[in-house]
Amino acid sequence: MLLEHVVVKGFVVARADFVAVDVDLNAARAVLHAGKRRFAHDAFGHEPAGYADFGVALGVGGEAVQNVGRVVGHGHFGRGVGIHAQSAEFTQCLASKKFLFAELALHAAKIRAWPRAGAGDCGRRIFAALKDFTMSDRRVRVRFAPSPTGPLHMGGVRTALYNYLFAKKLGGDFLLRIEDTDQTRFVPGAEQYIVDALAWCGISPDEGIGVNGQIADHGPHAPYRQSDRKPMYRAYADQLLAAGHAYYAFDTPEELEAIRERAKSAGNPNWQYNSITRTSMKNSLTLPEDEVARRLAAGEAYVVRVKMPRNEEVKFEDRIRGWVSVNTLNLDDKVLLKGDGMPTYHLANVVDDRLMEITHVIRGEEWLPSAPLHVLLYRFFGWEQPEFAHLPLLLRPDGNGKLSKRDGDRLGFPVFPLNWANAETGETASGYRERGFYPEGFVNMLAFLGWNPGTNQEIFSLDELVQAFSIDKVHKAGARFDFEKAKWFNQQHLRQRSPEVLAAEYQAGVAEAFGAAVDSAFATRALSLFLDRAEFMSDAVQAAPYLFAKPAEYDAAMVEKKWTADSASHLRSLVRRWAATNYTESVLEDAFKAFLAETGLGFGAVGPVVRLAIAGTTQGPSIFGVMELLGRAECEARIEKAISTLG
RNA sequence: GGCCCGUUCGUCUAGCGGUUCAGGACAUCUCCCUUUCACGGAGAAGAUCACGGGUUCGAAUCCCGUACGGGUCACCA
Repeated sequence: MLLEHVVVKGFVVARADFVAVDVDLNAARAVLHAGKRRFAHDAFGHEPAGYADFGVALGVGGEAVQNVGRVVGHGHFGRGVGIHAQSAEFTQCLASKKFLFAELALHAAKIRAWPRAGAGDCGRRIFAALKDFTMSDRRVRVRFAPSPTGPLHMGGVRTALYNYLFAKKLGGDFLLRIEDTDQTRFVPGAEQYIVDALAWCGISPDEGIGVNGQIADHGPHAPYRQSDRKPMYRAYADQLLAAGHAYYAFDTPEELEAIRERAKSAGNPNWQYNSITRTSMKNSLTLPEDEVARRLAAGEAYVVRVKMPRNEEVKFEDRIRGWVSVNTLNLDDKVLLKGDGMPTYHLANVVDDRLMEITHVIRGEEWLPSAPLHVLLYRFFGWEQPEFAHLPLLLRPDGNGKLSKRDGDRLGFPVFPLNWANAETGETASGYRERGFYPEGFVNMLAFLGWNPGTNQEIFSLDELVQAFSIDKVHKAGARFDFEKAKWFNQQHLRQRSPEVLAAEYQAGVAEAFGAAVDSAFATRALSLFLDRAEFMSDAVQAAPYLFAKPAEYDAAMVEKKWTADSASHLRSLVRRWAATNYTESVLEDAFKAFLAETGLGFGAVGPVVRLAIAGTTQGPSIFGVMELLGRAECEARIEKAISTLG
């Protein structure tokens, strides 16, 4: 996959013993100036080996290659990649084992391919591609790990969707894990809601909770609910404790709050339990050993905190954002194990991802600030870290900020996939499903909030999304949601449905809305009239209550405008004329036109009157089509009623 | 406030150093079709690529700074 990808992109295949890529811009410039612009790459070696026609020089010697021995393989491999890098990214990548592995894999294929190595970004893409390759012998496993604190909102669904698409695209597994380590925030029904919402969307977990839409553990790593995994975490906290990467802290929540309060009034709005302040707190770092032992033995409450290194740069490569770097000076000694023996998200998430063999952590951007802590935890445990991808946020259409659960229906559109009845307030937050959205439309719309296939195609089924999806095409910036476009997506999916399915949906809709039973032939005919003006099936149903009952009233404004003293006689003439014909759309219309021709009346003088009589309104599809649907007897009765009502 | 992330038409976005004084979609407007309303078709308008420097023969694209926006700073996730 990698090789194909690389070649397709117009990358150059080399067969030199060494591939030397030099990001020295002066060298690149020389090539460019020599007029080799067609594939002008600023990749360069010191002994051009016949590829200069393509503006790429590959060498078997020189400084760049010496770098190979020094930086990459220490000469062990005989072949390697030399990158004379100006950017820290390159060196960083080179230093990683993953990269070496990738290079060896490429050797095995006897092909080495390089894109133009521009400074920075391009290099990042090479390595992203290489990583896919190195990971290829390992099954991709991703997870969606919501906390059951209420209904899942659309941002959460999108995160689940991207995880799912990523996994399915690469033939991997998608797991659903419930992160309920905060027992105080437990909301009844939330877990069921999450499972139902994903099931409705067609995002089916391969493992974990919610497989086949069932709330049950399913898979080799059960249980998948963190509260059920509680006993497992202790040992990992102990491991960190033993290694000196964590410590016991006995400060009570009240004491901590008091300190924060004091700090705030002293002008420090953000007191942190960190490498500096921990020295004056009550913990196993400051207290004498015997006292710590005594407190523990006495069953005194404590938490386990991570011992954050003092001044260290933590770097990791985010699949969407590139290299992210944070100094531990800015990180605090986060609680790992809480007073109730439950792990915090940070510990649980890292341990579970490891245990469940998660290869890629794809989650919302709100987790970016704590990602360095997670990276550090992997390091402390001595585990290989998964790849990270932090998704851009979904922004509210009004004002600023991320779309949140609290936004409810305030914004004029649903923020939840399904209706949610709040047990406490008794209020119901509306969902896309109940609003009339198809899961296909909803999912399609969600997929395009922050991602784009790079083509002009916008309408995708879930399976097509899987095929087209690439995490590298996920946009970096937050996406403001637009309900108008969401409706358009649904409309497109509405039109893609088969006539049979639509007819069945129409029948169901009519039964629900009007208590009327219609056969599928009627439904098909009605749909041919009303589907064009619908974004949702409910539009098609609601557009024509008059198909199921005589108009209760007539549009007053239009009556005023169109109904004249002659209207009744015109209608009677038409009824007589139609009495002799078949009651089908085209015949009715032809007869109507003949009537106009004979009387010299304009369409505008009689047409609206017919509409009024039949439908009570002057808007809608061909009135003759509606009449055909209604049938002769019904239409004649309606016309009579209109005449007697309106005169 | 500290730290981190981001910034292309009103909105979602394409764009990965040169065929782009920036392409598509939604929304808006106009015309055609339809003597209704839609659908459909054609077209218009809409972005000095946040701003300022720099690198380069050449920058929306690379680098730096500024501004603005967002996220995050709990024994929440």
